[in-house]
Amino acid sequence: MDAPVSIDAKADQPDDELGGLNGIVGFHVRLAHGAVYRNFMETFAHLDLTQKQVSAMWLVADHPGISQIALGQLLRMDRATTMTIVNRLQERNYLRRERSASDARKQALYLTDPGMAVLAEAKTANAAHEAWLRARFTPAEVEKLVELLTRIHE
Amino acid sequence: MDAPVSIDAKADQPDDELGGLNGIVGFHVRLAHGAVYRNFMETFAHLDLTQKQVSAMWLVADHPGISQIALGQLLRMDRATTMTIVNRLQERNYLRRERSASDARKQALYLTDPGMAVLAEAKTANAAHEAWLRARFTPAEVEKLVELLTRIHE
DNA sequence: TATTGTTATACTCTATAACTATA
DNA sequence: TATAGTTATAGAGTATAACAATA
Repeated sequence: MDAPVSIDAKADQPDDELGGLNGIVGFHVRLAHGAVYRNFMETFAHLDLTQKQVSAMWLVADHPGISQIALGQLLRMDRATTMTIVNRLQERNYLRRERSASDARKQALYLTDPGMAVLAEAKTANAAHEAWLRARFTPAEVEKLVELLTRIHE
Repeated sequence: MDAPVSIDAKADQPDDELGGLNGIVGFHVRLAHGAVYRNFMETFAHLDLTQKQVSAMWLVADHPGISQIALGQLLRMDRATTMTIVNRLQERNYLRRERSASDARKQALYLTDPGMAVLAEAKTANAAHEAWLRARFTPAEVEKLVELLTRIHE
């Protein structure tokens, strides 16, 4: 799985080699995201689902009839980006659009039965992914990490 | 700048609306990364540089003659991905390739003079970006955050 | 006028596969 | 055989701009 980096022992602690970049918080956020992304993709390969797709289905399940614009706001996506996510899920019949009765400008989003079944599988896969991620932290550290990350994105 | 999320006060604290997703560490990593990404892009718009491009130039400057494979390993990219980054920088004359004298399979990478000049500007822009990011933390919190993130990506 | 959705378009990142050159 | 680079190809996320329908 892991690519061999080099021959000497320093390879396992490349901090020294990163130089000034190592002091940049944003750099570590990006590397951590990349690591999480890769493990997610491995864990979800059998379902062929991305983080965004799972997050979107999860939220639609929790908020049946949510509009595209509201879904996008929760996941910090603009309208066009939200379209691509929803389109892909609709093409696979995991999600359907309905015109909102109260406001005809809006699309009300609902999971289909296959969508709900896949989401259940996705939640199981996500538990394994989360376990991989949390394995390196104590519960208190997890809480602290989430609190710090929330300050960045909220 | 900020998109209005909704009318009521809950909009500023969407944690409640995220439901079960809010307890997922990986979800917060992704949202934080997105927020960092967007601020980076705003801050670097005048230079037309991405995080990956800046990181690559920074590392080449710190390691003149580094091979593509080694650069990719430091930034956690495979060979093909590294190619696209290096190609783009080379097309803009920020970076040049040379065959390694010691191992003809390898390309030795060097910044050009324009590349060094742009990197200096990029470091200035990055200082502003980092200030934006660090503004919400104490120095001790920054240290803790970096330590926790490092455990994810190392 | 403002909001929501849609379409078209474009760019970056990421990765796999197959190929060449070199060790 | 293994490593480094290259090329072709593809999918996903992100965003801007312009447009239509509705409020």
